[in-house]
Amino acid sequence: MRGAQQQQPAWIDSIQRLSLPDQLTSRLRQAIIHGALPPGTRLLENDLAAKFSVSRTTLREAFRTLQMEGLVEAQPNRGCFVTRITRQDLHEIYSLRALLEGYAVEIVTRQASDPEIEALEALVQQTLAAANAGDFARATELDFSWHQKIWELSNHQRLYQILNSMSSQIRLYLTINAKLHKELIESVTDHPQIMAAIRRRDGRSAVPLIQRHICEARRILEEFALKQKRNEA
Amino acid sequence: MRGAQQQQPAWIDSIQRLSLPDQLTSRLRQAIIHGALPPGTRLLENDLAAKFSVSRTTLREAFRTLQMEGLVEAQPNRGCFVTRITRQDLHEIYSLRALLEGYAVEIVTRQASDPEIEALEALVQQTLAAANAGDFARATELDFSWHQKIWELSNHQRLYQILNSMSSQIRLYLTINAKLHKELIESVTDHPQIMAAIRRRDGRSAVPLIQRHICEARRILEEFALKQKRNEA
DNA sequence: TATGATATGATTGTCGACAATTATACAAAA
DNA sequence: TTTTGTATAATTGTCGACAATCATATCATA
Repeated sequence: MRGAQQQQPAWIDSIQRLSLPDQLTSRLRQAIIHGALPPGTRLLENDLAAKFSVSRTTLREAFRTLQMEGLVEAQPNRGCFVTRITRQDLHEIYSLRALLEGYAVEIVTRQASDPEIEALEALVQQTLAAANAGDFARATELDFSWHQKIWELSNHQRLYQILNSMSSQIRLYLTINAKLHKELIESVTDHPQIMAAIRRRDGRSAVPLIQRHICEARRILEEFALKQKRNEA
Repeated sequence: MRGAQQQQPAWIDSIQRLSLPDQLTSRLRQAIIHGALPPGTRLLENDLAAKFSVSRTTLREAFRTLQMEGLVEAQPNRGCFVTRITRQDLHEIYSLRALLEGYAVEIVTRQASDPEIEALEALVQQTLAAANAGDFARATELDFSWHQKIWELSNHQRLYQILNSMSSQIRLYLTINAKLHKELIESVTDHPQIMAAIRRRDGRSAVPLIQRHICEARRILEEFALKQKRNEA
């Protein structure tokens, strides 16, 4: 939940040994986010432990972490399953995200350095290029990186952590319907406008812009969810 | 991170068996929050496992959860320690809390039922009574319950969960200086005013009021932290 | 004295084994 | 046919043991 990052002279970047459970957590998180383990999948401990050549103890520690991140749900004595994101979940996630990412943008417009903002700008350009080239998978990745970079630049560990884990859950929802990627990517056309406001250090404009951007994404997802529900019936 | 609460007929409330690690997590959380294991304490696995009559495996699972909640920090190959809350942490926590609890209040003014709001009111009265009686420990508990009840009434799992875990971290900070309880409790005089706005369903007033209330608490804590720092020097 | 090497003990990391629980298959009875 | 009971297999829950790592004490050397 909170990185153990002490204030140290910047030129000391301690080598980090990642524990086995932590490595495993990353691998599993990636597998889940990228759809290799789609929502609803039952995570059999024996199978997975064998696949990754670790003991079940190690695996179960990774499960605990992923559970706290909301990517995995545990049923007592029945095992773990990849979380299914519901409409209620989407509502919760997007309402919080609008609030929190708005706050992140406000901090960035005040505190980020010019080079940092240029790095953001670069990501936007790359995203647009990928989208124009029709490479939606890559565009989606870059889209997420841009948002993530904003959270990172807010220099607020908790804010970053919360937004990050919620975005993982969104990606979880996207895996089950690849079509959504294309629809969502269309809204990257909002990014340049938001960037412009950030470069002007104009929080009054940037914050509502990104909040509207997020609400638009939410609208697309909910519309899709409704359409899907009608198909079921 | 997310309760696995399916929509079911309300009269079915499934009996819940709490797993050993989950029970242990609760016990440890309480011990930490109430200062039985003060910040900085090293959590030796053998000792604790013996004290609670569980295996180290079980204990370590509880550690993982508490780590994600920010109550415990792990140092690789060196063990777990009860988190020390820094001034930076307080800054992060209170900035987010003002934002999120404001949102919670806004939801409550819109959605809570009258009886639910009366329950809130009752908590305020109890808190004031305890404070007037000089029972600051009890007053603090009730103070927290009031805030917690607001988060709960927002009917927003993620909002609740985040605010709850941040409030645990605040309590962690309070354990190391009992004097703060008394100073903080003085601001319960804000509660009735906030309650009045909530009863009027007046979000426009209630939200800024609670945000100011939270910022005031933050001011008290930071002032204390500064004073403490000066004493060190 | 200060530094570095070495041995020893304490503690965490990882594992495989067994116990407890749940799922499945199949037979018996209504 | 549906329900109920029972045996079996599959899976999760918990544990103690061993390996790897780290902390401490001791001693040799500059």
